Amino acid sequence: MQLQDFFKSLSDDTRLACMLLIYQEQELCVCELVEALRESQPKISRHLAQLRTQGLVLDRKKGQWVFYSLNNNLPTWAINIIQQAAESKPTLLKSISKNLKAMKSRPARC
Amino acid sequence: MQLQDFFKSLSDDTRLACMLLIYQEQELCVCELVEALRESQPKISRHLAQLRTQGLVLDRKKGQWVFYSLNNNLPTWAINIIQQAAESKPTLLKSISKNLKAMKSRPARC
DNA sequence: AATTAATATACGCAAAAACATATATATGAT
DNA sequence: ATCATATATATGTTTTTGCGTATATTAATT
Repeated sequence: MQLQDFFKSLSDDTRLACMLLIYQEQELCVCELVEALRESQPKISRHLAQLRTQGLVLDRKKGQWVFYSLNNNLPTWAINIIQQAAESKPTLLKSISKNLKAMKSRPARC
Repeated sequence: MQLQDFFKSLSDDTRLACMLLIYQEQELCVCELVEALRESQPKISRHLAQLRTQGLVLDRKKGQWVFYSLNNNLPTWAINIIQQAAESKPTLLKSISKNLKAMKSRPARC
């Protein structure tokens, strides 16, 4: 993975928030991210597809849901950067976590 | 500074290389970066102006030269990310450092 | 004063990115 | 079979980004 592509992936509001929340929650489906970020479903899907194409996240289908998680093959420097990003944005993370927790009928993990 | 803007600043080849080399060398003038990166002067100037506007670098005039250095007021997370980036790109850094060292008549620091 | 060197910026254009909306696909429930 | 839900993608458009070239500015030199 090219470093500048990694940075480009994180340079968009929506993708950055997705990454940080997935990093914190381990695994999230599209509708959970839609709810947490208060963005349209196609928008979230599009950005997740981009993150997947770039190798930042993995997807797993379960029934009608698709769960996204961090790609566990990311190099250490990438994980460290995501970690730093998460630490630098406690307020944003709290805010979207709150939306997530307020969501009812979240799909069960496997 | 917004995190996503920070990432956007680093998402371009030229700006990323400038940042990494400035980080390594403490302070560089435009013509040194032009030489090290083998890019046109307006291109380097434009990207440096952007980095300055975003608060990532500071500039200092000395005679006909303008020296750029890391903004020492950057938050810790930003420094850490730059550090990680530098560590993940040893080959790139070596290559452009080599060009820099091969440059003759580099301007004296203050 | 004219010239050279270093740097910055303006302009027009091309490529890339992001968006909203509409639609397709697939699964599960009735 | 029909319907509802979750997700993905296509399309057309607007916005943003980056570039080359030309030009402006400032400082040093002759």
